[in-house]
Amino acid sequence: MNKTSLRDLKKEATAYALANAAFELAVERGLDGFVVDDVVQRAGYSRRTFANYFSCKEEAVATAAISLAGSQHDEAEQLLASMPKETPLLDMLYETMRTQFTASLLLKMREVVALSKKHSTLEPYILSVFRSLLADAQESLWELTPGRYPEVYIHLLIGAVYGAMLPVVDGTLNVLLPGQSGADGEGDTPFEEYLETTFHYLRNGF
Amino acid sequence: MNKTSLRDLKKEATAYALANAAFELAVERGLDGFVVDDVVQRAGYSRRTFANYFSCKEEAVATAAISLAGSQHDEAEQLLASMPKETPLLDMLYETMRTQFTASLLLKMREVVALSKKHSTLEPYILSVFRSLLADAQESLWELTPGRYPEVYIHLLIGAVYGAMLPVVDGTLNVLLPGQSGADGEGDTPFEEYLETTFHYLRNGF
DNA sequence: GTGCAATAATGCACTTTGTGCAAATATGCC
DNA sequence: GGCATATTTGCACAAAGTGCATTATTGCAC
Repeated sequence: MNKTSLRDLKKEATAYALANAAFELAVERGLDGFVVDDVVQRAGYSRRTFANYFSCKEEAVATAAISLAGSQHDEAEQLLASMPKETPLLDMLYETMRTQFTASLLLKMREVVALSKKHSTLEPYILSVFRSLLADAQESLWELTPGRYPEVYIHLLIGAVYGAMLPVVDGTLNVLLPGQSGADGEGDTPFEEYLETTFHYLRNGF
Repeated sequence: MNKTSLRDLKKEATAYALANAAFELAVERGLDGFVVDDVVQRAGYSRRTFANYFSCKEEAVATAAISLAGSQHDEAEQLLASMPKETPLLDMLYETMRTQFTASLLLKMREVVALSKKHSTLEPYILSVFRSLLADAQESLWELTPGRYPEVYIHLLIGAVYGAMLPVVDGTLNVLLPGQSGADGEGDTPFEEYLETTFHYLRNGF
């Protein structure tokens, strides 16, 4: 599925450059503070090329926001492949989440949350990109555990984890990043604890 | 939160008329088969007014698609309020899902899924509206069970259910509506069975 | 009912965006 | 190095988003 020809790498780089420029501008000036022309000028491409990759500003910003996680996908897949074949799916998933949701990723997500709160047009795209990310994870897990679980089981599990991570992403629940002090928010939950709690309930039931 | 003054009712009606016109056109001609002018012409409003209510076609279509569920929200709240105060949250949620996801709602969702598959620009808005729906449910449940559960518990539970319903909505999993024959799709899961399975895992753990 | 204040709907002008198509440019592979 | 293929670009035009001033409607008090 992942063609790594030079051509595709170049395409990826183009998309990345555009998305990143859009994301930077969004952080600097807010979603309304720039136009597509500003993005392509910064990234060094034409307006038409931008349209070839993204349907709108929001999509580009959302893509950039999650690209960090995307780049970790391969790494996560290797991790999963290196696990013993009999590892329970729940454990696999836990390790995946614990590994993928690094501090740097969560930091970037914080920025996204801030943007998302200010500009409601962004939210749908954030949700969508996040969703497709976990769809990828789902496919990986499905292929890694051939015949061991009913399809519905995997759907549910991935769905539950996705749902559990939603409040983290959309800002409903404030999580404390690894290594971050809890000074500013009393009610904040450390991310690791939240992950722990999540899987406790998933293992033992609600 | 719900002001029911005549003025607000009228506004709601306007939004509904516009959203519905958009939805109808989307079903009839596909998302690309009509423009905003067509929508406002059908609904009897001006293009400017449309812009006052929705940011784009997609948002209007998505809103209409879920409005049925929205109108059932009050009914669901009444149902919840009528339950014994000690009812476990899991049971409350199960009843809510079983009640809210009526055949007619699921039918409408089928149309949306079909649209969503054809036009990827629609998906983010569908997801978003669906998300906000369950956010409402979350708030209701939180208020109905004061102090009985930690906030994280409710977040997780709603999240899990949301995640479990996602494959149903986005078409990843084909569900069979209540009363619908399984002739066309062998692998289809009846919705009630899917709901049953979902809550079995949630109760007993994965 | 009548009038008044508040607010919704509209029209208009203008900027930004989206898209098809064809030309030009770059890329990979032999 | 040359060729087939894919990417990028420019151009032109249709569509969409937005601020502002204006008009029409609505709800409420009298």
